This record gives sequence, C-alpha cells and structure tokens, in this order.
Amino acid sequence: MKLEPITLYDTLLENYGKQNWWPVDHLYHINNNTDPRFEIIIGAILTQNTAWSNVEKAIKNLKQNKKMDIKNINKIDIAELKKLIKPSGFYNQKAIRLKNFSRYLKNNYSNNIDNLFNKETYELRKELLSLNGIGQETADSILLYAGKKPVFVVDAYTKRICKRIPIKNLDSYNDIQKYFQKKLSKKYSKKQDQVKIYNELHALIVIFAKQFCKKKPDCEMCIIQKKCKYYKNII
DNA sequence: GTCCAGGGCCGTT
DNA sequence: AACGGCCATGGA
Repeated sequence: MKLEPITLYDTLLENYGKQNWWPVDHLYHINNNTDPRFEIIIGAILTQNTAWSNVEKAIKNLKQNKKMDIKNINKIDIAELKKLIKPSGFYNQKAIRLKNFSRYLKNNYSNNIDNLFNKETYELRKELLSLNGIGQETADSILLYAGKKPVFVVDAYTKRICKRIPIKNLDSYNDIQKYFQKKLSKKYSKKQDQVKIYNELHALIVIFAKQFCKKKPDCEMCIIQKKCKYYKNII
C-alpha cells in the first residue's frame, strides 16, 4: 500500500486550501517597485535549513535598507550584508552565496532577470547548480517559484513522508523529483498546470509536515492517518 | 537547557 | 556514491 502523489495533493488541498506560494511580503510591493523574483531568490537562499520566521527578520532588514534587489546586493559591503541577514543564521556563508548570485546575474545576464529565465530550463538548472551555495532544492525553488518553470521541489519533508507514509521508497533527490513529476504530469499535461500543482503541492507538504509529520510525528491528530502505513503500524 | 528549522559544502570512506 | 561535521539564529 502506498499513497499516490495526486491523492496526497487532493487530501492536503482539501484540508489546507491553496497556499499561493512563494510567501512574498505583499505590503512591501505596494510601496516598492522591486521585482518579486528578487525576493524569492534571496529568500530561497536565506531559508536553507532555517525557520522561515528567522528569514522574515532578515528580509525585513534588507527591505528597510533598500537592499531587496540583486543589484544592490552586488554593491553592498559584505560586512554590512552579513549584519542585515544575521537573524537568518549561517549568515557568513549566506552572505557569500547572495554575493555569488548577484555577481553571476550581473556578469552573465547584465542584471536582467528576464534574460536569466529565458534560458532553457534544464540548461539554467545546471548553471544554477554550478554556483557555490545553490544546491538542488534552492535551484529548483528558484526555477519553480521565481521562474514559473515546471520543476518539482524536493525537500527534507518530502523525503521524510516519501518513506514514512509511504509514497514510494526512494532516497535520492533526483529519483523523488522524477517520480512526482512523472505521476503528476500524467494528469496535468500543460506546462502552466504543472507549475501550479508543483507549486501548491510543495507548499502543502511543508505546512503538513510542520504540523503533523514532524521528526517526532503527531499521528493522533494527523489528517492522513487513514492513508498512512506508519500510523497503522503504531496503533 | 535541548531540539529543530523549507540545505549545501567539503573532506573522508 | 554515501556519510559526518560544520555552519548560527531564534522560537518552541
């Protein structure tokens, strides 16, 4: 017995509703003209193994200092950048990673983010992965949430529920990603539909796993216990 | 005080 | 290929 990705999606959607990620600060965009894609990319780097509540503090600091823009990240003194993003943790390496990306966008795409996302998706993915500080999840988050590319994001939660529920007994990032994309694209063949469901499902997995399928799971209240082998084994 | 968070890199097997 | 140590803050 296993839970199909599409069934997981339907169940989570029914319980949580649409998430409409990436969680950008909408109030900010009313008062500013910065491209939200910058905020998504910067947030994707800042949230590496970090609680989003801490990332929000760093983002707020960047905004208050008008640095929520790749061009300004490129100009800012790195010591100042470290200070602003400090609440997000791992701030020494993350400052370098933000600098890396900003230099990359300037040198290779003339600071034009449309040029970046006009590139063929898997060519761009390979390129992002070659940057120091951009791994698979960060690259795919950038491609999906900023670039609207049909790429499913796998994270620690996805890996956990894959094994625990189970969905399919897979370990590697690529295998899990391929499996979800194969299953979901069967029902959603159009690119924009895939973007939408990959977007929603990843967001739903995050809130679901935070609430129930934690490292120490809260199975008693879990919304998918009936479909979960792990739950059936512990009762 | 302890645990953990929307990872990734690097060195060692 | 796979694994362990490391990076750091703030909330539960």
